[in-house]
Amino acid sequence: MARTLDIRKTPISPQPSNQEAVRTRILDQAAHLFLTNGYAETTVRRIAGAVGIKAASIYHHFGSKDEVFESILTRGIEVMVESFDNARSTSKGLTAKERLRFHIRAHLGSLFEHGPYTAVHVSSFHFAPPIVKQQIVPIRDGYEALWTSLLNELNAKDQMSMPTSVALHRLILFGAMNSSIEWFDPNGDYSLDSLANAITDQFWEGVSSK
Amino acid sequence: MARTLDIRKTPISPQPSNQEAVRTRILDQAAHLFLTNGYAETTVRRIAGAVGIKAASIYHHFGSKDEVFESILTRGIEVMVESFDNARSTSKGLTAKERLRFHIRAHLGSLFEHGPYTAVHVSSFHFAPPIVKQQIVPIRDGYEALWTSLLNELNAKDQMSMPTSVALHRLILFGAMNSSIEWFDPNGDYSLDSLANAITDQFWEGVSSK
DNA sequence: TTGAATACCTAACAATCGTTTGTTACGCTA
DNA sequence: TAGCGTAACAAACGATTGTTAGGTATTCAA
Repeated sequence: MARTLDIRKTPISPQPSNQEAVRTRILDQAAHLFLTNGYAETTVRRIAGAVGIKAASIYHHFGSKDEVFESILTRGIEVMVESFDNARSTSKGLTAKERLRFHIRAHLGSLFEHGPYTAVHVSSFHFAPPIVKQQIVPIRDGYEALWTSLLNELNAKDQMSMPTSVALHRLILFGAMNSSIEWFDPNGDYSLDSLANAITDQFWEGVSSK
Repeated sequence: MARTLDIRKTPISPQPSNQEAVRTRILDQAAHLFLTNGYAETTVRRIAGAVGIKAASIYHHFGSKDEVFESILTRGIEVMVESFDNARSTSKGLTAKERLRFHIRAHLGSLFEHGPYTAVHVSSFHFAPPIVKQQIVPIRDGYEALWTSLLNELNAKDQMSMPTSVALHRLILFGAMNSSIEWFDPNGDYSLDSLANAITDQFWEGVSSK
């Protein structure tokens, strides 16, 4: 029996269109501009110019400039979560310090090796429009919870001794990692691996000679 | 004969005016707005409104919005340098770790206890107009040199063992300290002292239990 | 009492912003 | 072939931006 009279509409047009492709190009170019110039200084016209279309055409794919920005911030978190999950799988069974090193390396990787989305998130979230921030915070909390859980796990095994609280040390660690976007050059003197090692060693054993 | 035809102008009016006071009020209010809204979103009209004057009157005291911003960034560095110098005097003769703790506490103090100038510098320098950045960088380098010198001194006494380079560990430490402006609340659960202690202990001995 | 300097004002400037409107091609489907 | 959705466009919208020009009180020295 033919199902042509099914309640549902036709099973979606084949749609080999480039809709998703254009959307991605807009996000890529916008992210690059947001990263180098900040939110307010990046205009819709400049984003469109980088893509090769006119400003009005942006509004065919996104509802507003804020929606473009919010998509980028959200994608930035997704990249971090994917990196984190990958590190968790890869470091299974290793020592506590090695597991930490893997996760630190993964976080740095999401800042420098998987597009500008995470870097935009880290550099531009603070001054994002309140409406956008409000939307992002719950998602961001999810990523921070992953780290809190990891640090608690390492702490519970008595391999760490955090004098005050895990939450405080997570914030300090995040500051150490994220601030690298202000100075680190992936093509410079240090490799990402060596930076991850430096942060890990410093976080784990400190800098004192004893 | 009257001297009205003298080449030079009159020797400057006595000027018991409140010029300096108004300038300071403008800088204070502008710094507060820059800190909460960022550079681009802080308009000259809003600064003037916070001071209680009109936008055009700002230009009687400053040449441009950039000049206001640059003054604030520069003052932010001055506050840090003064704090640093004070810590150096106060911690003379103490152990290496204690000296470090004093300087970390001083840096945090300049972020939270001596007006918004340093906090504006830390949060808004990255996306400052290139012309402003260019002017500020040399001054900022001076403050960083103080820290490099301090860490080298502590390192030379063999009380620290920095696996890679002092420069790298200074950047990591700066990241840990400066990122506190994104979450630390001086009136919250932690005191500035306890935060300084946490960063110092973590930087010195790490979090491992061994 | 004059005259200049100070510190503010109103009003306007050109430029640019995010966004909306109305329209044109184009390709798919009926 | 007729009709429709897609993706782009030019042009304009009102609002806001940093900044300037010109005027007006107030103050204070000569």
